[in-house]
Amino acid sequence: MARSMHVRRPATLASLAAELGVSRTTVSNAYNRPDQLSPELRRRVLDTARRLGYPGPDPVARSLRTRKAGAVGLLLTENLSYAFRDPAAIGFLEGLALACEDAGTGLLLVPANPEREDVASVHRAGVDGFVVYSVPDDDPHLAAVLERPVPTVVCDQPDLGTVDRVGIDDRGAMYELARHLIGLGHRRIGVVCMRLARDRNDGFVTPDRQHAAHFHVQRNRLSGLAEAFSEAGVDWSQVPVAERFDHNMASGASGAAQVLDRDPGITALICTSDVLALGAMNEAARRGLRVPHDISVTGFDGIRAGEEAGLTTVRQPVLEKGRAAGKLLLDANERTRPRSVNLATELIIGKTSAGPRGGAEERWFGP
Amino acid sequence: MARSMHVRRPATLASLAAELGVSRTTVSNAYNRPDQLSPELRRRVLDTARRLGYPGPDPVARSLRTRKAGAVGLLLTENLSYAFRDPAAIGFLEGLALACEDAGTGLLLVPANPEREDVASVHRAGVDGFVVYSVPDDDPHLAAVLERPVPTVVCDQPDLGTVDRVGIDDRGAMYELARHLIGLGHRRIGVVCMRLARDRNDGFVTPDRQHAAHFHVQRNRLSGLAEAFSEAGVDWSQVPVAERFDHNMASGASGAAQVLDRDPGITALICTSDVLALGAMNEAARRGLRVPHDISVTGFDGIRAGEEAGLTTVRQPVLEKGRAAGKLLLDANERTRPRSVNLATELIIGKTSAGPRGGAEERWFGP
DNA sequence: TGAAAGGACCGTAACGGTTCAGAACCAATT
DNA sequence: AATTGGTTCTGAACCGTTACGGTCCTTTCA
Repeated sequence: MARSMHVRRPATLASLAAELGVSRTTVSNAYNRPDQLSPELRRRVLDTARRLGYPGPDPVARSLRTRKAGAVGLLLTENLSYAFRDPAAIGFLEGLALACEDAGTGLLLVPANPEREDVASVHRAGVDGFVVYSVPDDDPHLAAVLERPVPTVVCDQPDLGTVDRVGIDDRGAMYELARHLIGLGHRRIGVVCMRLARDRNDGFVTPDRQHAAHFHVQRNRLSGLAEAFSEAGVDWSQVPVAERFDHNMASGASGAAQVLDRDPGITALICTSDVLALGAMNEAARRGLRVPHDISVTGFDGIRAGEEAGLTTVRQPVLEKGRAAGKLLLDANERTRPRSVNLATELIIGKTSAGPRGGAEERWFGP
Repeated sequence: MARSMHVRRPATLASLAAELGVSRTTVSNAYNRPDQLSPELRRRVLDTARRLGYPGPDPVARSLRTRKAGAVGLLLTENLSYAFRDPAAIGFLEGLALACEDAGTGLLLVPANPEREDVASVHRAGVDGFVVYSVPDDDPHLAAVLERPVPTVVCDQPDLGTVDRVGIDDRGAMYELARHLIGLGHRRIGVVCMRLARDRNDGFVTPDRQHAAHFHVQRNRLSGLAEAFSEAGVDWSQVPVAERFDHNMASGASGAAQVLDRDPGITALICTSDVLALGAMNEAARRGLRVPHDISVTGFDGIRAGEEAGLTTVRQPVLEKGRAAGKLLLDANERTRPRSVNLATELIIGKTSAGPRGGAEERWFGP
């Protein structure tokens, strides 16, 4: 009702002051510093405000003057809705939201369509800082963020040296997982990984592409695998690595299928995420392969659904990652150098990994 | 590096214009309307900007001038992180995020701690509109939103008549579900519902409290149940209704326990959400009750986990709800009257509901 | 050759606040 | 009577931009 009554010029702090015959300062104080004026006058100001339909100081104008937006921006280069499909991303969001809430700060999800090169949304975002979560390191949106004169925290990204960073030791964690499989006797393996760059490549990964991957996380996980298996005498360049652009169980299944078609003799299928691993297990089942009897399957992340399936994986503290990113950003004072936080991971030995059945022999004669 | 070089007064559009010897308008045009100046000058402007470390027009100042924030606010009165735990809320968020993304608009999660009555965060939010999702109808944050002179869409809230609304027919859907159970022969039932008001009440619900519930959704679902069962001759005031403040499986379990302790003879346990229902099923199992052989259990929402469990429930299009809310908000033009959208629901008969075993007799003699 | 058209750029006036250094006033202290 | 201290309110500067309505100069065309 009040909404439709004052169709004329909306009231402003100035017009309210004029109406009351006081200064703008006084009206401002009525809202922001009640102790700066007498209670009676304050009441009169607030009453008149209500009568005139003045909704209180304009947030944008206030932000301009105070140089505080009261919000942090989150950049994730994906269809924004992707974040709400991926369990790990949801965990990260939750942690970040917690940190923001504690600080009474808003969280602005910045739309950054990876298809378009349109970085205007980054320029338009009125925020006090940015969190950048798992975008390719050559992403133009990331570049745009870095040019904004506000503190920034990158997460699951390479250390840029200039801004704060939160992450885990993807390489080391995957190395450890690989050591587990190697210890079990696996030498003939296949890999399914997430997208390595901005272009879609649903197929095998060349060594070049692997090396030049623009997604820090994937690059490091693969590199951890390569190191461990090379040390164990496996020729990494011969290991089939299937890449999938979309991150869902269907991709895991089709990636597993592609790898198994290429080399039906593999004894372990290593996936760079739990979601992919769960899909891979479906595909294994479809082919009549028993896990882990006929083939071992491993994941990465430690999501709930994987846990329920008894998946062997690396658990990473996704919620803590979000929270740490938020905290880092929100207390970004003038320190000497950017901070870099590595959170601990944990290798979870589930029931999807075991020694290779027919492989005992090969261990002695194989490559 | 560039980040730390210009510690002096940061460059502004005006200082850049002064440096170049052109007007501020021209610099502005260089960024916003390339066709309004010659390519050479534009290049010169942009180059000088880079040299001076000018990051482009300030988003807040621009917002003030253009009266566009490029973002919509989302209010959900809960620990903000709750939204990322509840599958239905996640679906809603995803839909809303999709709509925002399509429009190139940001989505600002407004921190609204239900504990504090602090509505400052609502006042501080620089947004072009609000979406309010499932908050109690007497929530001060909601009141604060309604006083802001921006378009608003409420979702899962009563129709205020003054702003757009998106929802489902909670009452009718639950009525239909109740009819299903009644048709199976159930007369002795128990209910577990989500919080009905802002105060914590983990216990049975009085008829008064039920009637005065401040959560529109819960009020209507209960009312649908009451109507159906009253029609079937059940004295609704005697039906045990356990309320739980927290919305998780543990609450479902403890609510179920409370109801079953009160009346071990119930043949059906109706929960107002799938999450609660899944918890209730755990409790039933703990007590050695087979579902649906010994007791029927029903939910509401149609979440994935419920589907996998074969839960009898009402499926509601949560993603569509979010998307619809976003669309409504983003094309809020000057229309005659506020719009109200009801989305369709679907009764899902799963394998958690069946006829009561020992109840056939009671149907004839019972109340 | 004169008029009309069009491109390139500019000056001014908002946009709606916050902040800080005082001014004005009054009561209490020296 | 002069000084001090406290409360209450004011004036003016400033935050960084874009909208609006020009001006000026060069072309184009009859």
